[in-house]
Amino acid sequence: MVRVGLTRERLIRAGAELADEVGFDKVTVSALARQFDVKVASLYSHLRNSQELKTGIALLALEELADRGAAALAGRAGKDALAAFANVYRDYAREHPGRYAAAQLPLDPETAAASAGVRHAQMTRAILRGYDLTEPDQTHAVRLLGSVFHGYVSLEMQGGFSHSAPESQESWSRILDSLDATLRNWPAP
Amino acid sequence: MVRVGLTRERLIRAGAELADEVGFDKVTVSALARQFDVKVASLYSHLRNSQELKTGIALLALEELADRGAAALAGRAGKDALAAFANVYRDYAREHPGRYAAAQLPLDPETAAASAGVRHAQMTRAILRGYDLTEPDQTHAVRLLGSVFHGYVSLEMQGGFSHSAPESQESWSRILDSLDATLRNWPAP
DNA sequence: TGGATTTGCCTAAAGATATTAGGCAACTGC
DNA sequence: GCAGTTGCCTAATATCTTTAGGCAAATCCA
Repeated sequence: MVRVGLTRERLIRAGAELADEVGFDKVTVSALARQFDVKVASLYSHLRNSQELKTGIALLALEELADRGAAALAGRAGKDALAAFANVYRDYAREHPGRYAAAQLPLDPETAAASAGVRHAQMTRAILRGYDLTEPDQTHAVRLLGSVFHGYVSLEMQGGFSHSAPESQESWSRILDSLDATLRNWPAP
Repeated sequence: MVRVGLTRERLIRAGAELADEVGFDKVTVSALARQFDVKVASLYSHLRNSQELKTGIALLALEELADRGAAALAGRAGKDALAAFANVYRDYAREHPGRYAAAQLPLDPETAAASAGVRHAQMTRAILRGYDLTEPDQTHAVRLLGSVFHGYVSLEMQGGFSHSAPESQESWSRILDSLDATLRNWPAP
């Protein structure tokens, strides 16, 4: 009986890779056990249940996304920052579709509050420092940006914009242009 | 052995109701069989497999959403139409969270092309007739609106905007204002 | 170094879901 | 009222989740 060296950490990391390969919904405890050539029950020493695996992958994805976002924002401001940050989301979703899907997993409030989701909100606010918005408009704008980024990326991932002209990349650029214009010229109530 | 009168139609309708009650992801063939007090295998005369059930609920939701959208657009134009249409999405998601979740189910291309999703795109284009956009900007704008509506509603459904000021309703109104302004003043490339 | 303890993976088992095959009873049509 | 069709059933298999309890390998420590 050779010990493989299972770890909560390794399992979640392998789960994330599996998600990118076969889709987040196909990530199961059984599939993961197969990857490690180990019996299913063995994973339950490291994971409370399958929910913990899924949540773990979601939290990992949120961290990675936040790290990339922070790197993209460094040294940038204004529209430059806006576009760089937006591209982080889009690129991450394309590179890691399974992880991105995992990041959409609804988390219970405590888990969410302790997650990197908080950093996402802070970074979005940081971008808005390049524009002239004060509360509560800044919050409205945070919500707008979050909606557009998430909405566009998820529609694009589902193939919503493929096979029809113009290219999705073109729309993406023009939408970022329009968001920049909107933020520079945020309408009064 | 009393016959309950199962039908593909009835099953999908019951599945949609079940989705709104317990969540789309909890809608299973087994759960549905329980609802009708019938053995699981009996459903397989009416449904090819569980995928068909889920797809059926998705298509039903898309139809209902398109019908509501059409009703909302009748007799309206410009910002009025924009807001009415947007509210259809948001209200539908709140009234029928399970169905709304179902409407996000990725469909294979042929199914999607035959679905009410096509009407959604047409209606969005109809709204844009109230603004001065020509191709390809109109397509970019269609994609922007789709992203914002879907993005906002799904973030709101996941509780993203609750428990933090200002109220989500306020952000929603201001975002619709900003979209209207953006469309009236769409920036050149 | 060797024994005690902890820890990791295993076997076994039960419960839930999805799906298929084949059977009998209840409707339908005439 | 009979023949044929249809609808729901029993039975069986496969997969996934989860728990309980066991043995062996790693680790600790004298």
